[in-house]
Amino acid sequence: MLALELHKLSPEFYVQPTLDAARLLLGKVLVSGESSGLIVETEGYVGPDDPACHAYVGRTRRNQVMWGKPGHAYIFFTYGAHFMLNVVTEREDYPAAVLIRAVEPVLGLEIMRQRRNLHLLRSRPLDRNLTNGPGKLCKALDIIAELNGISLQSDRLFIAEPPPEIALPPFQIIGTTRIGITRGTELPWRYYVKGNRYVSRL
DNA sequence: GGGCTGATTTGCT
DNA sequence: GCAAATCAGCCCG
Repeated sequence: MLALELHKLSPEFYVQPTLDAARLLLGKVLVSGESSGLIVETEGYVGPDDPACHAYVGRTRRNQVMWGKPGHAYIFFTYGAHFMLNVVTEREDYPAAVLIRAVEPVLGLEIMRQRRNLHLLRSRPLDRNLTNGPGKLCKALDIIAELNGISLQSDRLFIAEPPPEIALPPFQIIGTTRIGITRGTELPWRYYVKGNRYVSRL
């Protein structure tokens, strides 16, 4: 099984500044159970002074994981319909995280199509539609509320250095403003792999 | 290919 | 009450 060959990112990786982590996570492989994908788009949400960060309003039950230890998954529900996956960064008691916005599917394509209900569409869907958005990738990879707060050293959900046979070719990183927010819109804290088909939008 | 709408949780005003 | 780190289905053309 692929998971056994992978080298998980160390707990120390997540301690570094959030925007550094956001850039370095591009090209890494996100593994959730039997499904996995290469991270191609991220956003940083950085601390209590970032108006777009959930922790801007202080600690709540919903955002408490962000204030906890780095290297854990902050998963929240929004728009009454979708889950989003973040990885907590920096030190404990400083609320910061990287939102995973898109991945390129690697393993488990068929189960991803089933979870996304794309296997029964008439016009054959492009597989780029499986995981090219934060809500879509959570659905495709079965990332659910029960995993909120889980350690990324766990075998159920983790991030690893991709082995050469699945790694992206060398890429450039594009930085832009973040998507889907109304405050902090001027901050260029979104990053994506230039030219990758699975980026949610340009 | 674009615009509108519903899904229906969480937390603030 | 309503806006939110969204998406799919529908309408229209």
